Amino acid sequence: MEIDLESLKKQQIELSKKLILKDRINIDEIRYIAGIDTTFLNPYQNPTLAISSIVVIDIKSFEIVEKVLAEKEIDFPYVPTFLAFRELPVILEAYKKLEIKVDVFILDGQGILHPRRMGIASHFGVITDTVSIGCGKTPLYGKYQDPPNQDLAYNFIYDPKTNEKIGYALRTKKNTKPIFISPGNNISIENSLYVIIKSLNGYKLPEPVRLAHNFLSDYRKKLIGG
DNA sequence: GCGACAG
DNA sequence: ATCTTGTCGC
Repeated sequence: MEIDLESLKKQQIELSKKLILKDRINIDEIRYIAGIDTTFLNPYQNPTLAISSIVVIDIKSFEIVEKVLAEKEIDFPYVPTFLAFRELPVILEAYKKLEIKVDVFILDGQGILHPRRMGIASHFGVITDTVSIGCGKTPLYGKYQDPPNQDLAYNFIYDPKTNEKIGYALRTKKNTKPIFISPGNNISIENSLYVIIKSLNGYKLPEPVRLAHNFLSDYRKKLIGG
């Protein structure tokens, strides 16, 4: 499939004008937090089957309150800074199936830590008009220094063009690599970090994202087996 | 021009 | 992103 990247860039720039980096909800009223993850049957092949899961937990107990899954044939390759155009179609299918009212969505990927402020978490948050946060496992954009090797150490990440603060490198556990946190939409930079820290449950990744990933792994095995 | 580049 | 065993270190 051929792609007009310049046209997609313009779309991202237009969407970025709708970004809101202020808190839509009171941080203490957050109860249901969702993790979103996507897998591909054959990531090296286009088109291929994509599967997305959303797992919602009650932050007071870390218990699962809802989990949904969706499948969709995807014909868009992985291109850095254009991830949303590959994964969002399946994610939105899963999103439609949700019945519970989610307070915050955490996406596996960046929010505004992106050259046009439109990582997949921001793209999702603008399209659905929800509160969203980006949580990447490796960096994509921005300048930062590695946080010290201790639990919950973090440093700001800066936009190299403007020197604005646009996110955090957060070491969630000692002796693990940092993760990369930024607002998706409708939340401030500071509270993005706060929510992620509140979502940790002893593992490197926030619990909703970790559960969404595990859910996909289990489903994938069943799919292959029979 | 070169390197870097979420999943 | 997927697949997989072993190995090292807190």
